[in-house]
Amino acid sequence: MPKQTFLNLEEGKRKRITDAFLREFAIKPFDEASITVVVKQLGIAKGSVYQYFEGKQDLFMYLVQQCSMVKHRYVASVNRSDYEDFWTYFRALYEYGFQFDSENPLESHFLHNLAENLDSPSIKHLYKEMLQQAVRAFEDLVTYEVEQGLFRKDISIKTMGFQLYKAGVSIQEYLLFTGVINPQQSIQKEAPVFQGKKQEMLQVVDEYIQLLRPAFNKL
Amino acid sequence: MPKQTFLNLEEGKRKRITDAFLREFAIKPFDEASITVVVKQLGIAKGSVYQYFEGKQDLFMYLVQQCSMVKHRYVASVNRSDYEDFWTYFRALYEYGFQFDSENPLESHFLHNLAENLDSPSIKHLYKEMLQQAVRAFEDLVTYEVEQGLFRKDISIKTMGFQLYKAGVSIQEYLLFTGVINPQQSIQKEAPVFQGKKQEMLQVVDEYIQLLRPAFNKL
DNA sequence: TTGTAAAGTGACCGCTTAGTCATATATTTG
DNA sequence: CAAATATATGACTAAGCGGTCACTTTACAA
Repeated sequence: MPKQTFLNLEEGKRKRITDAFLREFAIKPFDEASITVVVKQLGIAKGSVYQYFEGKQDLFMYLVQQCSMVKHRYVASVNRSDYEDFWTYFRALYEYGFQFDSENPLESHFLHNLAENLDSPSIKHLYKEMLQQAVRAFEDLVTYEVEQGLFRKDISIKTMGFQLYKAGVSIQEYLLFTGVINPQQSIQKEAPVFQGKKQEMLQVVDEYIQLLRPAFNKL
Repeated sequence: MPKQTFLNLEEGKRKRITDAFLREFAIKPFDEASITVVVKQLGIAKGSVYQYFEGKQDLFMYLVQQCSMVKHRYVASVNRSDYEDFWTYFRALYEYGFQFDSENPLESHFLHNLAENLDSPSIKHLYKEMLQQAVRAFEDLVTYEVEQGLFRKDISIKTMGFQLYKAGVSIQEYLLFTGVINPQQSIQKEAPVFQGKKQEMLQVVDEYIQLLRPAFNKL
């Protein structure tokens, strides 16, 4: 998606540019994120951006893809088969999420803002696509548990998958709501979202698990 | 909040103007909703809007207030004490929500888009305020149930309240995700969000209740 | 009918945006 | 060195926005 010109760039410069745009898109919805502002910060010409990318959407999709790739490396290292119980697996996902966050704060911030970002009318189509992908992943998790006889059978996979996905989102929003995390502030300090908040975060995860287990588990 | 001039307007005109803005804010985030576009639709001068309201935010808050008021009349007519079980009460809230929707489609659409609307940076402060208000209402519901010995005591009120609030939002999003409702389409036809979808909507509510009851209820 | 107050107007201001393109500079190749 | 290619530039376009204000029209009371 980026043009060859961008890929030919010296890595340092490429990273400087990527990071600056991550910062911008991490704090503004797509339609309000300004290329003009970022190029001024970077001290490069606006024309350059259009040498690197086809346009704003192309640039944005590149950022999504990059961040997803990085995060996926962390999530994929957690295997359901290493855990007896679904919820310890679920918890482990958050622990590796924390790892991802502390090692890639910028990418983490960007992904944190992604949902709000995608609300912009110009990219509503992207939103549906990505939501579907995410929900499907959770449906797969649920399907497996049902097949193993661990999750209830009397609720449709679709509903359970969706609700589990939403529960995950909910946890983030709860941490935000209660002020445990403060992305707006963290990003200014270039600090990870969860810096120094691992225990508090996991406590919330544990409470959510305690709440949701009887909803999903058989019996 | 609106100026006296607006309140002095003949009711028909006042309604025409209010409705046009409801339509605009029902399909766009705050920062992208355009006063210029609406006045062209209405065939009035832009200056008039500024005779009626202090500015865009003032206008927006008026819309929020109006719609909330109308919806509140429906919700307030449901009393917890008329129901033995919390979840039948919860279900009744959706039935009256359906009523509100079919009798006030425009207001319903506006409120449906409110969450996305509030994502705009210019009114982030309003968002926090309204979220807090909504969550507090749900916390109150939970508190009552806990006191009655009907909800579990081992999860904090805050967590349960927040999750219950989120579950409510989730139901709307699920209906959207599965394509049962299609606000974008309904609003063009001036049709209620849930037109002809009452049964499907209540089915989803019922399934959610079935899923969540063991999470919240004691034992 | 005249005078006053309320309501309505739209050109205009200052600002911002994504995107373009002719030109200039660097870098690589022959 | 020279020619060719790749990269960088920033003034410019066309469009959008919220908001203002000097002005006109309407409504009504004296």
